[in-house]
Amino acid sequence: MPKLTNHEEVKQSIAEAAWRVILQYGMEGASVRTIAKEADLSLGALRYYFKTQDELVAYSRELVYKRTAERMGRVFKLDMPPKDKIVQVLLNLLPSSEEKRLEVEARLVFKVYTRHKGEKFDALQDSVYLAIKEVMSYLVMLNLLKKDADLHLETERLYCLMDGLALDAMIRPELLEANRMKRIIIYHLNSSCSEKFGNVGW
Amino acid sequence: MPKLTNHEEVKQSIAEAAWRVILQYGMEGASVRTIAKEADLSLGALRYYFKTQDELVAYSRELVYKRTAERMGRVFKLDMPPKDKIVQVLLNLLPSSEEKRLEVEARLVFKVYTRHKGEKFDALQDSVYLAIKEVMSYLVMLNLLKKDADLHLETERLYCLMDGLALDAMIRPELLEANRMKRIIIYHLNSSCSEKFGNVGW
DNA sequence: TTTTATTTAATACAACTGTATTATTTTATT
DNA sequence: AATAAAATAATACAGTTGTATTAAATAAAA
Repeated sequence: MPKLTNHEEVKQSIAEAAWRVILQYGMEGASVRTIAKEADLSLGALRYYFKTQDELVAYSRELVYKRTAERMGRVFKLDMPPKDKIVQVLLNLLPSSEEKRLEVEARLVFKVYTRHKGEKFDALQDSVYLAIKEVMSYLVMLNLLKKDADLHLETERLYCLMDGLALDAMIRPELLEANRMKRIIIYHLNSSCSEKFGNVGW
Repeated sequence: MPKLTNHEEVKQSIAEAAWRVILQYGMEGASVRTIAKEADLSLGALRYYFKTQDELVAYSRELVYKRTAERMGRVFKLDMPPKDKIVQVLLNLLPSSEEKRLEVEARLVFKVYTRHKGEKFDALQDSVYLAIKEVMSYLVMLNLLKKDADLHLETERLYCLMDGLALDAMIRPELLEANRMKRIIIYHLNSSCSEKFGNVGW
């Protein structure tokens, strides 16, 4: 009898509006009214989908991680040469296209937000960390890693490097555009591996 | 005739109080009242030193960069073996001691804040970037870099790695404590250089 | 001690915040 | 067309925000 709207769909579009607001004004500018306006909804309508602001922020945060995990799953499933795939996985963790920018930057802001909320960050539940671990396992499997490489240190190093790349891409997008990020990633892989990655196609 | 207080000193202590508030509650919790309370000052007193909140935040941000630059200057001047000094410079860019934590984390939060303010980040005026460039020049001078190393890519990579290390140390301090950070740094230097850094003393 | 510029405290105000309540509109079913 | 559940809009309220204004307190110099 009622009007019909897919709740999950509306909630996601609200969450995406929240990302945009957060990226433009920071957490301090992410009021429910601003988000409602960005989502083209009235305050009451927004409140119908999210009882409290905390609930909205929590959902918005979860959605980023979920989207990242989905993206990783998709890229891992692609049918391409191993080395190309590895580069693709890593590039997909960065704002290497305008479409990815929102997702990657929101992920970073929420990560910092964790600190201020006093929550502890569980890397083992972080889709980025899991993806990096998969990449490293893949390198081991393919016997690409240098013989004297320390798997654990390489994993931590790559994880941190990816975070740093994402952060710097966010702060100075003009300097760290797609090609530059790709070059750094390939350079890094080459320094860790015994085989050259070269300028893998895509 | 008046009461005497060193203006700059008071302003710095207010700025430091702002850091603490920002790290605990995020930018969204950094109200002038909260900062005044943290600084043990009345609202009027705080306003006497900073006419507006923007002014306070700007000063607080500048102070972080100034402190970092001073710290870098100090470490570079230390009299120690070249390799040890390089490790020390890098470690000083990370929360490798409780005393540095506040400064490093505030620096990171302000860096992200730059994005939300829509300001453009000038790496050439970033004391961290300058320090990294100095480190790299030093490595070249000492002829420590591997022959096939790309100086520019190595610089960007190290810069991003340091940011990523700082970020992760902030989010999961239990995993990235001093020793771990040092091991990663040395591991990275070893992978870029033809001579081993080993476990340099400090 | 008196004076006087500096420093601090107290209070006020309008704008914005999150949340709650209520009324209205919408639309698939009967 | 009538109905009723779902969705939206409008308004209200108390608390917090940044800023401004005013009065009070402080302490070095006269």
